[in-house]
Amino acid sequence: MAERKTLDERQQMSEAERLRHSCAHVLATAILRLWPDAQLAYGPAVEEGYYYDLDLKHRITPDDFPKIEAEMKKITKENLVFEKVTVTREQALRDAETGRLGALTERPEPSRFKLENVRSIPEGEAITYYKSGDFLDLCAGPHVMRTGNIGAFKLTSVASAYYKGDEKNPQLQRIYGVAFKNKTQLEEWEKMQEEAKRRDHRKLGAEMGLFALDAEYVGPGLALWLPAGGAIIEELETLAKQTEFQAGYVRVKTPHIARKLMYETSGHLPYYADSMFPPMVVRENTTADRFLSENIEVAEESLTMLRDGLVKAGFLLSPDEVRNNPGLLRDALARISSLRMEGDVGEVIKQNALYALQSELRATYAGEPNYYYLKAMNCPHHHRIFSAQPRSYRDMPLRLAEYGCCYRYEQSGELFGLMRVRSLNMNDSHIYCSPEQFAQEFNAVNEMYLKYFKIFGIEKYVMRFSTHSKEGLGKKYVDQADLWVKTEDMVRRVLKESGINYEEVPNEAAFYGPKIDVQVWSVIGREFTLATNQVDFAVPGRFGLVYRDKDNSDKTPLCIHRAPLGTHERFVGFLIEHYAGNFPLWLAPEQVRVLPITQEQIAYCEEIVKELRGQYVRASMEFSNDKLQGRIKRAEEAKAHTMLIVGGRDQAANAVSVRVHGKGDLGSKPRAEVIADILAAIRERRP
RNA sequence: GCCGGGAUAGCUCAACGGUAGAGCACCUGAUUUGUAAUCAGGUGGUUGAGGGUUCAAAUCCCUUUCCCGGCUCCA
Repeated sequence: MAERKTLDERQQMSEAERLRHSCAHVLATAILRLWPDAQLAYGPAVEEGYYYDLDLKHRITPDDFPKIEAEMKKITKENLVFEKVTVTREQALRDAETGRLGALTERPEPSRFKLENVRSIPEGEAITYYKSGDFLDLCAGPHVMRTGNIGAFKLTSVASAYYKGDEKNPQLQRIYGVAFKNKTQLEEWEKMQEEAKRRDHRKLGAEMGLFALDAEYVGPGLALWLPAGGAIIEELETLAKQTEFQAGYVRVKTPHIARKLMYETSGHLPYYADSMFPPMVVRENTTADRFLSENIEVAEESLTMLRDGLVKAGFLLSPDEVRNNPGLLRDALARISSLRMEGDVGEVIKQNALYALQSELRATYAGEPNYYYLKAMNCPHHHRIFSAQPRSYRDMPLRLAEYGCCYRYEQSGELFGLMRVRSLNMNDSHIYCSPEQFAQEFNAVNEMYLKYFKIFGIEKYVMRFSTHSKEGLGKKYVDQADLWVKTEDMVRRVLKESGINYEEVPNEAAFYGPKIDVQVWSVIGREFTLATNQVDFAVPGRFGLVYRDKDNSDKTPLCIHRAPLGTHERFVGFLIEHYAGNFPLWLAPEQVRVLPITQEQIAYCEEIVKELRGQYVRASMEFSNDKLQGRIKRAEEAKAHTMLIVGGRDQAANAVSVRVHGKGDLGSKPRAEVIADILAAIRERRP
């Protein structure tokens, strides 16, 4: 549940929000006319429209929408006035008790959510109703004047939502809708929805052959990059590698798994075990394991001897004797293997004895198995790289960079195309520095973000500065109160001094320190955390990382975790929607498609392709039985960035006709000039 | 993980208790083309999986996997 809004804040609702919120009341009225016993909870305006949460025995499905919408239509036609009524607390409680609140009439059952809402209103705050026709709702408003002001609306979906957003509360039915001043705006919205569907990265990703999600064989949330998508991530990696190289980073490479000790040390296991894949249990091939697997039948048989006490010697062998001469025990067991137990009792004894023997052998020889975890983050591996060599203050700042593949066990219901996956290729780096170097390093990271945003034309973004909360210390956050405050001050200062636009969000930090998340919006309105930049004052200490300072003392470095391009998965997902699949030349999976008009030009076209590919341009020639128009249509549909069309006239003039995806025919130009321009556009990463 | 809705050819969809079909894609052939669809033919399916009801199941029922819309979560 969001923070309770003050009355003043509520009054600041925009015109559109007032309209949406009013439509929520109209929706509620319609529901009550159809199902008078509905228990209403909340009906706020949200970014796109509005919803109303309610509890109702009847399960509302989209099939009910026409019926509800028809009723809503009647209500807007009735043009009811939204009338504000101020009441006393006692009156409000009474109306909730009699079921009148959030209803059309008094009802046998109290309006239980409204009752709770009344009770949660702070003493002294005015309590108001809004009344439209018979519908009376506890509501701070504001509203439009009349229901008739709502010119157009539509119910969009029905879902469930936890009461007050708490997983432990029961789920209510939530009906979503949109509302507009007039029909034209509704139509515009519908058009936008169509456009959004068209741009959906899942749809474009399949159409363009960028990636595949093979849940059956690979697993849900584990993306396969197809060659076209692979081309994009190669470009992104090149961009990152070049940028990081120039910024003084060094590249490392680490395995995808690590032993349990790693994550016990990092603190991830206690804090984030749930979002890691369960461990692989690896039992090394010890003497006891080998023995058991080779002699399991003999061992079983031999247990009969326990009862008869015949071959105690087999168990009295010392571990060393067995280890040095496994044949001894085997022989002993073999000798008594002819003995057999009869009946149920014998079977039970045998089973117990087998278990005892196995445990004994395991405890003696095998010890604890090894647990390996798929890494959910790269930092621990990088910390171990830090400690793999002695470090001096002269080495600092040390910027270790890697495109590391991490695995996170996201909840099944959370997976979403490429945006939320279980294997992530992170544009990761850890910067180890001294407190004195921190401001400059942190600033440089932020600058790098801005540089990237410019390349991709990302204009709308917010840096969210997430800080800790005192209550979370020792639970959600490492229990080092003074370091939290100190580090957060440090970050805040850098942000203020650099003049970067940011907003502070309490109680959202990483467990080891404050972080900055970069929120962006794709053109179709989807919001993402694209990149992240975190300060870690805790984990380097847990790993005992130190560098030798000028004064010959060992100091623990600060660590900045940063991932300006986030993960390949989310970033490419974002880019697909951002560009609607129409990537700039440098990113386009298919950069150049050369189309000879007749067979006569094939040799000439092959030469052009060869020249382009020699310069690492993703170019190919396409000649088929189709007419030119058809081939152009297919090239456009495939979103090939640049088409070079070559007919007899072009070849005679050593020229090519250029057509750019979405821009149409640009005319015939000298071949050398065209190729030079293509190379320049790629090199400069022109938008 | 929770609530709800889905899953038919590579893609978009049809058949809604009675012989699984169309367009595009793909393959073959003809056509050699000047800027968003040349023509003809052909291949393609255990209807997500498993069970049940029925003379008969893509269709009805149950289980399960996955996907979608939300919620919760998100280092």
